[in-house]
Amino acid sequence: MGRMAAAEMAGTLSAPESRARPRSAGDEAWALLRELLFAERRRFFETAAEFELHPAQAGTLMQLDEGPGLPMHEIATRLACDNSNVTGIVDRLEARGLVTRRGGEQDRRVKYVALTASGREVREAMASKLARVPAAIESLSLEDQRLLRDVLSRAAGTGSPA
Amino acid sequence: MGRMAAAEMAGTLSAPESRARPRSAGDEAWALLRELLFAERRRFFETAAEFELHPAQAGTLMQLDEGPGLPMHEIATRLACDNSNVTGIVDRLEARGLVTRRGGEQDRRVKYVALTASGREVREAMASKLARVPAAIESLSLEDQRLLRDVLSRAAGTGSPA
DNA sequence: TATTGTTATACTCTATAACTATA
DNA sequence: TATAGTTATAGAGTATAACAATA
Repeated sequence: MGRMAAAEMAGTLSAPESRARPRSAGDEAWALLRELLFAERRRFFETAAEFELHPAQAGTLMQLDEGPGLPMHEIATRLACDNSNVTGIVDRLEARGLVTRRGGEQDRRVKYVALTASGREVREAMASKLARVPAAIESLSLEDQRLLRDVLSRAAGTGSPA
Repeated sequence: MGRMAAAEMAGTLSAPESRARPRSAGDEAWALLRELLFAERRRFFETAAEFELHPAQAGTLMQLDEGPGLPMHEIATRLACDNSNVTGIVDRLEARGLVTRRGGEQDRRVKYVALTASGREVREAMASKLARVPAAIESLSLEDQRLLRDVLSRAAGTGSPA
């Protein structure tokens, strides 16, 4: 597998001893959520690797929707990295024929990055894989799915999800 | 912030258009889960950055529990990367005085990586930050927390979480 | 023969700083 | 002056391949 690695996985690993302690319902719920989280991260990186894309490249591609494209600095903002990184990432995507740079018409400092036909294909193939709800959730009864959604809605509403 | 970046964030970003479609309860639940996931990833990388650790270094440190230490190849397995990467990661942790290498006594090919006193301090400080249940979940009623735990338990049991 | 860890190599990502062009 | 993007530089992670030591 091309690009699965320590840095990507690290954030999803729980500390060994945290598995042994007695827990509240919230703790247990969170531990279970982290398992889902782990599986999902893994799925993203494996999917990116299937298309021979570095995670940063795959993430960029996923941000590029139909339309006139995204300014370089907008990509940098969404990926939470410096403008200068985007230059390199887009360079490599462009070299593979997946995206194009197009100069802005109004503000000529801006360059818009847009998908090529080939890029659109790759993006859609990735998206359709990633859009799938994990089997663990899909296999729940409809009632449980609703329950889960409602509880999480309340969590998102009251707490600070960000 | 030292090390928050495209590759790390990419896997947690949802595709733009996926937000607009009509959804089943399972889809909505999954979308909400991804928000929590996003926040948690962010927390991990920010915490690592606070201690001036690269995510891979922080992840390694978190795997090192008390005791005789972990063989290099065991770390590689847990981090899902090649042995040769661990050499470099441990080199840098060792240079900062956070871990030590110790030759195996039985099998002399193996080297055991263990925390120093300093490494233990850093690890505990990180662990105590990361162990906290996200505010979004903690703010739920006890009943909701139990509900969440129970539904997720069923999900983990029936579906394939990995 | 197989495994453990290292070294060598090449590529990607990342941040910072300096630069150009534009606003 | 400020912003968008590039280039230059340095450092870290990553995979592959080749290697020495050990099993």
